[in-house]
Amino acid sequence: MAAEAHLNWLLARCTTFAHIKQFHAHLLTTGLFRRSAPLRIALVELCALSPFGDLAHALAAFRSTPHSATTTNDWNAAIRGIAAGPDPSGALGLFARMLALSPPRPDALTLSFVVRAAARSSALPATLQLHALALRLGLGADVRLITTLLDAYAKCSSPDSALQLFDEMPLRDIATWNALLAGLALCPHPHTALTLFRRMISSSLPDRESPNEITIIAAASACAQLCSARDVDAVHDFAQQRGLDADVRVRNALVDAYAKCGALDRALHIFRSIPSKTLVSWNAALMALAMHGHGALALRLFESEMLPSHIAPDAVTYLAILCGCVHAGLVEDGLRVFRSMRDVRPTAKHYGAVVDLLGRAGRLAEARALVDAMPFAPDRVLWQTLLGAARSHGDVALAEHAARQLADMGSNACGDYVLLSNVYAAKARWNDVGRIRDAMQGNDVRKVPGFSYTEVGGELHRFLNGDKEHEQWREIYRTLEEAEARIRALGHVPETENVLHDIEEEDKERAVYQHSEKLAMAFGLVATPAGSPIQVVKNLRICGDCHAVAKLISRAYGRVITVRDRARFHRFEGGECSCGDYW
DNA sequence: CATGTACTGT
Repeated sequence: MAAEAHLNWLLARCTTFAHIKQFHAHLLTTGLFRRSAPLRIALVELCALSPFGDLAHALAAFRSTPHSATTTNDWNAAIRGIAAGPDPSGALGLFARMLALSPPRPDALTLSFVVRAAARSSALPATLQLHALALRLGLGADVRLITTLLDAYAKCSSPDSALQLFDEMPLRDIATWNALLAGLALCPHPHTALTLFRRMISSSLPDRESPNEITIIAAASACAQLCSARDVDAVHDFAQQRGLDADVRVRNALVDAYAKCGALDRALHIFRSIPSKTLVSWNAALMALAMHGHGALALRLFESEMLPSHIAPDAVTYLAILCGCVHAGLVEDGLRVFRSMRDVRPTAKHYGAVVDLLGRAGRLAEARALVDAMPFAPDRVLWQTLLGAARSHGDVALAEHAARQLADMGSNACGDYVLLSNVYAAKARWNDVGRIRDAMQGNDVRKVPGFSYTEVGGELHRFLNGDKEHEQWREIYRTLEEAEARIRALGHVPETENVLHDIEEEDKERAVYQHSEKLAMAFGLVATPAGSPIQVVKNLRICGDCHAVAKLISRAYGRVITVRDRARFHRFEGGECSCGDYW
């Protein structure tokens, strides 16, 4: 029908919500809304999925479709819209209604959108049920649907189910491999993910399964998690061999991966090599600089290069810059950037960064005033940030206020108690210290175990605090004792202030001396040749004593030590750290 | 129709 073809052409050119509404009105007045399922469905999809659309409006249009005219594809469009939206779990409910009303019957497409909703809401029971339903409907050989299911299992933290599905598939394509690769990295089994990647590049797969750009992006992300620059090199080399490295998304992922593996120079080199940088390219480079403590460089890149190139910054851009200012102690610059935000409305995350910025600098009154003036309710992390600042600067009243807020919010984190206790201990208020200790014993305190790992000879060696699981633990502890003696000779006094003051001083020293990052460093001294660099990854932030120890070991043993903690990089060399002791 | 890069704080 010529009119329908014209209307399709017109619909593809809608660029505002007003266009959509006008189009919707036209379909209604001409009766086409009821008569032409393809036009109606295209309208609902555009309205539900496009950035200028409106999901509620799309769903209203779907509901206004007369029941007799509603097809499977109408349901598919509505379910797809919800699955891609802010509350994907709603798609499961709509699907249940569809099953109850059937006909129309669900098809592979319906299932695939519902599975995506289950994946996005990490709903394992729903995923299992949908898997069973897919088999019952005879859709077990649909590669796309099974790939979506595989992805859902991975996103529901069930890597074994994802692997099993993969192994049982008679036919796969590259998206299947990629879903497994990315899923393993997510689970988080980045090491297994890289093993899979090596299998992919060493076997000669048919064209349909040949690695593509997304393979590279997913593999780079696994390397980033592992903190293994050598593996990024291998991924990069492979991408170059296959001509997959011209893609800007691939280069963005490599910038991010190299930066997260400590190779800032290589990250920036690739960033410079990108001919048409996207917003993500700039954000990755800014975050790389921030993570390595180069806040001033991040600011300069933003102000002197990104803004003049007419790339509009987004929320992530500002987070990267604020984060760079936090790590570099650039209080005034950070405040200036924060106040300059016009095009992007600051979110709770931006406020959090600025509160941290002020708090670390000791400007506690301003930090608290900003919290009070925030257009959001402060979350736990924000109060933890303030509590940490109060501890660093010995502000009992603020610490108590923050701790009370945290308690009211049901937070039971070990760190909250320790910080508050430290504030009292610093003022010799031992009764209060005892009160906190009793509260900790009375409540069910949640503690995130700290761990560190280091890679030696392609093997990951993982340590917990006080860990004796490693087969070379005796040697590791002996080396640690020897290092302790050497750095005491250099004037080191153990910093035990981060340990709860309920044990003897000697025990506190032992507690910090067995921190996982020290064990990993000691293992590095044991297992790598003299003079070679040591790289440690820690899941939490490095503690003050470990930081001081790392500096002195770098000097006493002539080693460059890199520690990536959960927030940033520390590079220790010749007794100094790249963070300048501000972190 | 499926797979993917940038995201404050403990």
